[in-house]
Formats: sequence, C-alpha cells, structure tokens
Amino acid sequence: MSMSMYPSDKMKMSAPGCFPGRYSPTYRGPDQMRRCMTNPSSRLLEDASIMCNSWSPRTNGDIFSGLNDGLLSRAEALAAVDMQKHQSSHAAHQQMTQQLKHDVMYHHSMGAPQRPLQTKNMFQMHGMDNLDLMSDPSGSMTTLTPMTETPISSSHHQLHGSYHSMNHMMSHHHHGGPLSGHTPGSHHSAMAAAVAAASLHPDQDTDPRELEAFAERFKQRRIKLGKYNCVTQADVGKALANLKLPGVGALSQSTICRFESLTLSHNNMIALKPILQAWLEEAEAQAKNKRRDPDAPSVLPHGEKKRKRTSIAAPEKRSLEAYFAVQPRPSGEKIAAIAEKLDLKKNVVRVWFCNQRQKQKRMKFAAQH
DNA sequence: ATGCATGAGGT
DNA sequence: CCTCATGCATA
Repeated sequence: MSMSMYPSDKMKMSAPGCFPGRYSPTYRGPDQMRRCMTNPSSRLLEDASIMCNSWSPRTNGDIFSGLNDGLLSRAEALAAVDMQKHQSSHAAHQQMTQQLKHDVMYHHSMGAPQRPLQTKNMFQMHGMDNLDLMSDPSGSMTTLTPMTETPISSSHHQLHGSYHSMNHMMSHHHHGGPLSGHTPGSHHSAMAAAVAAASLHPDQDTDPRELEAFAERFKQRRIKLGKYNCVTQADVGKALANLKLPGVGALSQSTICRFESLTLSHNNMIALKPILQAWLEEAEAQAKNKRRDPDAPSVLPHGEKKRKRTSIAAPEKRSLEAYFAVQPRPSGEKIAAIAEKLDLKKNVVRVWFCNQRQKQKRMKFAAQH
C-alpha cells in the first residue's frame, strides 16, 4: 500500500465483477430546500437530569469541554446552555409529545447483499491511506457511461483488510507538506492509469484542499457530461461497476452526493477519489466518440418490504442534541434512560448517537481545514 | 441532500 | 457496543 500510516485500510477485493448493486430505480430526485423550524421544548430540563445524574466528574464544570468548533457543536452547546438555564427555573411540563413514534420499520428482507467496498481504516483523521488496488490484467474498461441496470450477478467479494501496523506518524497536514516517503509495500498496481497516477501523489490526494477542488471539478464535469442525457449522481454510482476496477463496485447516489459535497470522512474521500477520477476520465473519453443509447427499462423488481425510516420529532431531536452536548457517548444504560424519557426505542437512540458522532467528526475535520 | 439504518471489522 | 463506509427512504 502506498502509504500506510494507518494500519489497515486496504481495499479488499477479490473477484472483479463483484457487487450486487441494487439501486432504487425509482430515484430521480428533485431536491428540496432547507427546512426545520424550531419548536420550544421544555423537556430539556428534565432531560438534562438524566445526564447530570451520575455524571462523570470531568464534564462537570464545563459542558463545553470536548466540544469544538463544529457548527453542530455550537448548536449543541447552545442547547446545553439553554437546558442549564432552565434547570433552575424549570417548569417542565412535558408534553409527552410523542407523536406516534414512528419507529415502525418493517424489516426488509434484504434482497441485496451489499458488499461494501470498504477501506478499513481507522483512527482518526490523520489517516491517509489509500486503497491499493491490485492490477487487473483483464482491465478492460468497458462501458461505464451511464447505463442502466447491469445484471451484476451478486457475487460478493469478501474484501479484507490486512492491517499492518505501520508507523503512523501524523506528519503531513496541510497542503504543501510533502510527505511522501512511504515505502510502498504495494506493488503491482499498474492498472487504471488514473488510479495509479493518483496514488503517486499522496500529498495531493490527501490534502483537504485538493480533495475539495477535485470534488468541485468532478461535479461540474459530471454535469457537463450529460448535457442532454444528464448524468446524475445515481448514474455515476451505477457506472462505477462497469469500470471494472478490482474491488470496485457500484455506489449509491447518496455516496456520490456526499463525495461531491464533502460530507464523507476524510479517509473515505481519499479512498473514493481515485475511483471517481478514473470514472470521470473514462466517461469523458467515451463521450467524445460515442453516444449512449437510451438504456433499457429496469423497472422496479418486485415488491419487497420497504424499510421505513424512523423520524425523530424536533423536540426529541433537540433533547438528544442537548444530551449529546454533555455526553457524546452515553452508556447503554443512559441510552436506555434517554430512550424511555423520549419515548423512543433504545436502538433508535443508540444509532442516533452513533450517527451524531460520525457527523461531528466530519465537521470537526472540515472545520480545521 | 440528508436522516436513520445496517453490517463488517474491532475492542 | 463502537467506528466507518454506505445505503434506502424521504424531505
């Protein structure tokens, strides 16, 4: 691997045609605008007590400890402040707002085994590993332009991360800091030129600014490509499977969108960049001489159980944020207490905290770069 | 564009 | 039970 300042993080790959892709054929999304109005909720005070009760001493004096610059953090801080203010005055009349707790969710019988193309990295940012794709002799880059449904046999490939705990100093940082070095234990990657080329300049690839610039360029060029056809984020995701890069399968619209908007973790951005870059180059090349035919109908397969998304109401959400500001990682018991208090399922609360942490991490990183 | 969820790999 | 990469569903 080119640089492994981090243990792990290889792209695990195996058989090429991997990846069961399942896309919602229904997607076609217009977008919406920002929303969310706030409603007052006096439940905050009570909520606070959950956290305040047996609380670890360290967070006492300063509820801001551990918080930082993220926008989210600021919001949380405000929530925490608000809640403290009320703590004394308080008038907690809980409205048991419990809108129907929509915790409904039929569990879909997963129809698609998803095999994440995961770069198993860990450790906080600083990480800058790249995936190292192995070469693929058959590297026939075939159609990758927006096409429709590719009958990808859902063969999973089990990728696995072999970690090598290497020295991972956190040098690098900022643009310009040529870090390089890295004895590439990696070898043979003489495949997709773009990918290979990309890995030559780790610095540039890991530099937040470079990533940002690339994401922007990517978006513009992606849109240009479509012109009359319109290459959507979903198209790109699907097309990736056609770019037969080892270990690289399709991705969802969500991921492409997040890449473009830089809402992925730093490591994730780094891992995806070479792949998207390879696609972009190939797509533009194809666009030159070819023209894509209007695909075939993919139509939605069958009626499987649809997963229902739980929706946490604004008041509850604010309470959660307040708790989070005080303790981002509540214990199982606390989670249970919070869940009960808010009349939410414990798992919903647990997941909310997990997601909140991921989000906060991204924001912290973004804020410092 | 994003919120909530799943799953793999770890601890 | 966590973190991470991702995805489905939805606003």
